[in-house]
Amino acid sequence: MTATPDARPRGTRLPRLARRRQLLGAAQEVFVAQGYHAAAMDEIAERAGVSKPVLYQHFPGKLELYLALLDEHAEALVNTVRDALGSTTDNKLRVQASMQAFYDFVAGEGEAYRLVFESDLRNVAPVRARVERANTQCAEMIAQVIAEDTNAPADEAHLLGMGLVGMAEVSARYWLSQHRAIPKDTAEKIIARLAWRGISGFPRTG
Amino acid sequence: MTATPDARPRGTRLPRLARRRQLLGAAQEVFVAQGYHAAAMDEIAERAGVSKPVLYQHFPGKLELYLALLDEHAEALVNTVRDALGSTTDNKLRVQASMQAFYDFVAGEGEAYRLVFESDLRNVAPVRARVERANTQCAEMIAQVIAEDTNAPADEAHLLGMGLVGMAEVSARYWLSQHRAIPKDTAEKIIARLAWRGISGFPRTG
DNA sequence: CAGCGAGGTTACTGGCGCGTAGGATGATGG
DNA sequence: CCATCATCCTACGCGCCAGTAACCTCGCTG
Repeated sequence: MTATPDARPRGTRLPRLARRRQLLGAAQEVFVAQGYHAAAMDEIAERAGVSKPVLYQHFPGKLELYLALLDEHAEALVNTVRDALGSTTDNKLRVQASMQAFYDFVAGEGEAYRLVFESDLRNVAPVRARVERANTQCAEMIAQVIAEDTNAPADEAHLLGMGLVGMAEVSARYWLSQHRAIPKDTAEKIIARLAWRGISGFPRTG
Repeated sequence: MTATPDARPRGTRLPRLARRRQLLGAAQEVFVAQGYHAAAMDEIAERAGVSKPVLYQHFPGKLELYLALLDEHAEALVNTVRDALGSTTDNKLRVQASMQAFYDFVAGEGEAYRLVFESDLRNVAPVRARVERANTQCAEMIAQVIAEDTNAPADEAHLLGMGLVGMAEVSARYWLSQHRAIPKDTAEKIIARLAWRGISGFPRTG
């Protein structure tokens, strides 16, 4: 039971924008560690070495603070996947790069992936919308490639895309939960192979 | 906006066990619809046509009530997958049956799958343990088959198992979110084909 | 060096919701 | 017809926490 990684030196004054960034950082730590519900605004403020009203001078409420972080990381995921798909036109390499994108995202600093993949609060509409949108966008980008290179109808391509997204997401979270027992690039390759064998030359055969 | 499916006739007396079952039913409706946090014990009681203390005569607290439901459905999932894997020794059919197991689970009465796949409250240890255990057991049973029929090492087989679980789970949830735009058996076959092509004859080639 | 504004603080309120104390009421056996 | 027990009710206590009111202080500017 080591003492909590103590709050920053209380009493330093910061310009508005720097303070905002710092608050977002503190909020991320707390939201990731505790989830939305168990996270107290008091604790976020304390971790930033500041009192609660300061938080409310930067964000209208707890939900908006959370949404700011969620938006940030949901967008990061989508961008990573987009970049992966755009990095080559060789579909086999595309699959490899896409899987790596998910593993990179999950391995990212501060376990921020939890905000997107393990949010409590999906029952609240704006949160649900954002989480689903991130997933859908990823699946859709993949479906796009599938639809272009096979004769699969759009519905089917979407379903396949979502299947691949699920494979990547869940396996990556599992890999991390095992504290990287398998080297990252090995895990990526195993899953990429599973995905590529599954998807390649999809139109013909059964 | 139709009126809520109103509470049962207030005032009927029930023997202990019947009441317990009814309370579990009411609780499931509310937890599924609202999630753990937004669900109020008052509302669960009201939906059962009963007052709150009755709830506390059957369950020591809100968490235990929730866990009772979670256990029930987590076990149901694991059993469905186990049966699917045991239903044949033809691996291709096994994959087909396993995918169907997930789609069946998700399509089950009352959207109970949400308790397992979309629980808010994963930040609470006993809940997290149960959800992870269900996932792990499914993945492990699949990994077992993979390890037996290929030369893949255990680590790798587990990762592959979890990849397939993720594929099934996420694609099934997506399929349902589209309100069954694709016929169930069609979706199952598409995903089963993706899985089977991915996993079959895994040892050799890349 | 006065005064003003950005940045920060303490201390409170108001509501919500879990859990409980204490009492009523219907069935069942003597 | 009376006692007894299980079942169920009304009504409240109490802690927690998001959000707010009112006040402070540093440092810059004229």
